[in-house]
Amino acid sequence: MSQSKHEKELEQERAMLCGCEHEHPETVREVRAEMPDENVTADLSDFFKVFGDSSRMRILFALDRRELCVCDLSAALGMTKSAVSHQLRFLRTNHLVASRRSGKNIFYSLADDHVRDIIEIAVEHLSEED
Amino acid sequence: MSQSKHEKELEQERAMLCGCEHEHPETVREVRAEMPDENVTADLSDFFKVFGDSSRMRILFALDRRELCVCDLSAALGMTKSAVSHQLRFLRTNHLVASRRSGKNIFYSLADDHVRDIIEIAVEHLSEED
DNA sequence: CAAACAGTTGAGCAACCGTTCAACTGTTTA
DNA sequence: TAAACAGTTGAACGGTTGCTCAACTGTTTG
Repeated sequence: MSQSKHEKELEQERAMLCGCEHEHPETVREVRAEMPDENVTADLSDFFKVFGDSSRMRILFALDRRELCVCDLSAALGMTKSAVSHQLRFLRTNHLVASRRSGKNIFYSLADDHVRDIIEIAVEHLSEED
Repeated sequence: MSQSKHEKELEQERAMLCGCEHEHPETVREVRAEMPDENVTADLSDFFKVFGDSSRMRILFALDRRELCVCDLSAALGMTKSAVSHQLRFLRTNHLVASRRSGKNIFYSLADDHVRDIIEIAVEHLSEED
């Protein structure tokens, strides 16, 4: 019974959004059924959001070969320490960089090889579309 | 001469951003030298920006197995046709989807296998961090 | 302990972004 | 040709985001 109620809601929602109740209803139903959970797609897009900023991207490239302290990062990238620190927090939260204190300095490094893999594929994709 | 001028600018810029002239100047110089061109990092982050929105991510998942018209997409995802259309334009511009008109409908499909590769790695990454 | 330095943090601001809304193009059908 | 439908587009609004600034924590050094 909650089943049929759900079906009814789907119908209503479908009708609400476009006049396509008569179009390809089975297709719509199938796509809905196969779609991953909304949490999954949200987590995925949140993950990619991290790469979707050129400052963060440049930080990741800078950390690709060696660990760097915030100070050197900011000097190398031409950003203030504050701006770098904000972005590093973002990257840390998303488990993309790791930090280590050494005296007054805090050194950051890449935490994950997936970063390199993902960027590699992106480079490949971009090199094909020119 | 323009060489030494450039060096001088670097010194100044470094000093401007943090008090680290005395810290690891060679490291900073090396990182600067190895950094990819600013255009490259900008293109990369622009590319990832496309994946950094849950609506676009859901559209990509919906298109993973079959082509769909805008109407069915909007019904399946619970978005207005207008919102879907705006996002499809974004995806089209970035060469991630292709479109084909058939009568009144315009069918969209994934344009590139890199999409699947990238999402796969992201899923892997996320499944490791729990 | 005080001064200096490395880094973090929160508030605030400006730019950006995704959605809605309404008007539009283009195709089909009567 | 007029009506109906699929899809696109641009303006506008509201939320998000990245940076700046200033105040803060924590470490080292004199």
